[in-house]
Amino acid sequence: MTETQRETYDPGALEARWQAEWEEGGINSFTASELRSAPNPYYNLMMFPYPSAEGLHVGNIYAFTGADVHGRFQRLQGRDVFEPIGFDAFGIHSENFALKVGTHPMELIPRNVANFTRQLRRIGGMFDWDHTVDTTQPEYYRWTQWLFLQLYKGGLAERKEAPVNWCPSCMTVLANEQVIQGACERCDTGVEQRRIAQWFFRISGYAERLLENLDHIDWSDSTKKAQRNWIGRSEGALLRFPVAGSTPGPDSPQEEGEVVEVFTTRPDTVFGATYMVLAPEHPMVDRFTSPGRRGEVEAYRRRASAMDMVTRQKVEEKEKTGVFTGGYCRNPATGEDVPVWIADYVLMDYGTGAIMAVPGHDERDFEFATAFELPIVRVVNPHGEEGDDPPAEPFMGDGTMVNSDRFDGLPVSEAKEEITAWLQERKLGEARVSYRLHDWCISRQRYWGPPIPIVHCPACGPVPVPEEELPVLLPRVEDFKPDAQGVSPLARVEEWYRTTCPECGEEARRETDVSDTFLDSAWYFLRYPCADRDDVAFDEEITRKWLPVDCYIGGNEHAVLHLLYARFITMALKDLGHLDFEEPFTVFRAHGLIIREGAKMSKSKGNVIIPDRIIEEYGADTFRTYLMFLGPFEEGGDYRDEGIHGPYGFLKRLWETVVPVAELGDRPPDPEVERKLHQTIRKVSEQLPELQYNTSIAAMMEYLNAVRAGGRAAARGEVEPLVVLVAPFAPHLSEELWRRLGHQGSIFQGGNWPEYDPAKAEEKSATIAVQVNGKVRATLTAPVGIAEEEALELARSDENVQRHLDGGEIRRVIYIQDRLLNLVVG
RNA sequence: GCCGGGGUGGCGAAACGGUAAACGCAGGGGACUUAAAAUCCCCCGGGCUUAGGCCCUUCUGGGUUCGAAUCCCAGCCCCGGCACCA
Repeated sequence: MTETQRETYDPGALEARWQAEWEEGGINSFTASELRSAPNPYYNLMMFPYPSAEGLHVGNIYAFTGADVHGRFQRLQGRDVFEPIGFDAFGIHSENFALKVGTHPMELIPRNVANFTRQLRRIGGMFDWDHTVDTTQPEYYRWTQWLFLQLYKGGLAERKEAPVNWCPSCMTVLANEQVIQGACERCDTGVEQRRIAQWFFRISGYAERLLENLDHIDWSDSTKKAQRNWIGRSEGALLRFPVAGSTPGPDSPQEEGEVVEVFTTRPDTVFGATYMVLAPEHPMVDRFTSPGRRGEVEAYRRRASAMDMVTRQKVEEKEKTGVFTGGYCRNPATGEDVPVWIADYVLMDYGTGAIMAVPGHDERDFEFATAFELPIVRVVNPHGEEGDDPPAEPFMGDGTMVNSDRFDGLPVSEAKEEITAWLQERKLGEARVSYRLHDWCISRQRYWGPPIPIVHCPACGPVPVPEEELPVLLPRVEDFKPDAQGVSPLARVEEWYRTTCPECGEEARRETDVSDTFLDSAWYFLRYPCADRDDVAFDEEITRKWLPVDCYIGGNEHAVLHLLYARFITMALKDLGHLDFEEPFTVFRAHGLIIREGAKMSKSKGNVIIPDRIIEEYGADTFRTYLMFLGPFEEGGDYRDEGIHGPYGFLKRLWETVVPVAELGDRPPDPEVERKLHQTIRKVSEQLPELQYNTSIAAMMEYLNAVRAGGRAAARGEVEPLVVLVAPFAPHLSEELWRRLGHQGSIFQGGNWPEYDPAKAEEKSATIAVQVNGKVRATLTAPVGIAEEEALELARSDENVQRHLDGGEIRRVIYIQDRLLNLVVG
């Protein structure tokens, strides 16, 4: 045994050495001038983590490794890859946890961040630690506040009293996105409605643009679909139902009488609208309520507002409820009076908060009408059917109009247009597009966030804090518990909120709400390259050079929250003249989910993977490689504890194969092995950009097996390129082997990705499957490019093929070059 | 209910419409060892067969095709998201 053979693969020591070398050499970080001058910039972004007390979980590591593999691959191909990481540390998660353990978040968060940083370094990501962000640092949130002011000045932020989702347990307002089936996404408590003055960003005005741009960006399909659904565009009409008894004139109903506006996607069915329903919160409910019904109406409204969202979760089982107001409107098509009800199945949030009910052609209205014995009228017949009797089931399909006066006989699609036009002429309606997307409520009645930089002045109203006075520091407050009344903790800190008006100098009061965490993360990618700048949020020149982000990788759980807000903020900043692009992420890829032994991981099940322990035992390279080997990156995979032996053995064998080569000198590569090498280079080079990591690793394993087949020793030319192919997955090991092969510096400097040579990859002989009537009866080995006749000749001489031909006539021959020959016999 | 993604060996998974199961885990056998580890070699979907080989097998049922895991239709099941959105 020689000394070199005894030197074993020791990932712990090797990885520590290389991490130190990267650090000292600044291999992964850019200086300010490098950022300006990089010839071939590539911005590789991953979703920054929320630094929990538990430390990085495998899901984080999986995502970061997948993104890092991509970044390293780009770098090996000669790109100047900027790969930053940071911490999304504001918000209710941190705050609730701090409350639970009784430690102030200002102490807790830095501790968690330090631990995360340690772990992030340990997994060997190519992070630029000189350009990191922590959203809770004044140096960062100063610019979050600046961003708010830009939107405010641009008219995109407004304060309005609005019904909001209120979680009585977390004691805070929730965004619609944070309400899951009527319950708080965090604590599962039923969500109530409250009216509070809130700050909103007018994202709904961007709905169409946010929707349209989806056609032009290279994002995971599932993510785009989710955004489309969330935006929820629907075409229809706004129809006006005059209030009965208010004597509307035919020309200008609004002037002479009141109207109720409804949004419908089925204006064609207006002749079948036999009643109306307002949301319980609708402002006109009082107007309709007759004295005799007031008590009932009031009771219903109270009940609805208390349990609104909660009861709505059980749509299926729930019986429709509602109350007649005693009032009537006139159907603008039939001229008949229809009763006005209120019911919680109509949402104040959507459309106009009021509907025309067409029980004949809408399931919900049908159910309601049946329950309360309201009239049902047929206005659409299925194609080929005739009749004008009330349908026994609501009919939503296509058909022809009936009971609709002069529109009878028209198909639904035409009736939609003509009836809308007809009502429009009489100013009783117009075509309208409606969106599900609401304005973004950014106010939070909590402590752990950036104070919204506004001063409320009794004389001047809301006044923005002058930019030069930013940041508005979040004060250290010991008692930061949320308040049951929905008053922000900061509202209890008088010495903090008492201030003077920036405009008139009179005594005034600071806004005591803080902003939503999603605002912090809606722009962080702009900050990274300029994280060292304290004079601007982001530098114009640097931004033009590095953005938009070339590739963004993250979880699809953020498909509609973070990703939509980031797009909106980018568009808004463009409109306000701060950016020259409007889509922040050129490419977005959603990664899959890791499960363990076939089951979802959760703390309660006690089956979470503890990364530190695995890395300690096998090394970061093995852990990374295994995670990427589990399954297709975009689909996720099943982490089985024993499976890690595969990738570990692979890296170990790679070490054992390459180390002797480095020390024992050279000889020419074996031609067969070299062929396989170039085939492998091709596969890996093609698959890595597609994030097909698992099959890339498989190809490399297959190749290493070929190199080592029968215990043969490798030649340098056989393994040196493999060391580079492996580098994105196992960067430390590759660095070490690269150095031992005699190279100076880092493998990641200088575009070392191997060139694929098609000539060398070419096979000399092909294995051709011979089928008789579609069943394989023989395989033959023949020179590549063999002609059909020759292949046929060879096939015929095969005994087994002959037997199956059995003297029958060959009716047809299908020949696929170098692959397959199918003989069809009759 | 709607929108995504899936159903392939004991397991994780591969397969431009062209030899299903590459790669890996687990398992079995062998070589080398005093022994173990490491390493290397072989086997490893099911059923037949003396051999040569044959039949079956990608959730189910139909279809298109010379040929289907792959395309089309219908259905079942699992995972994720949304959900009275008018």
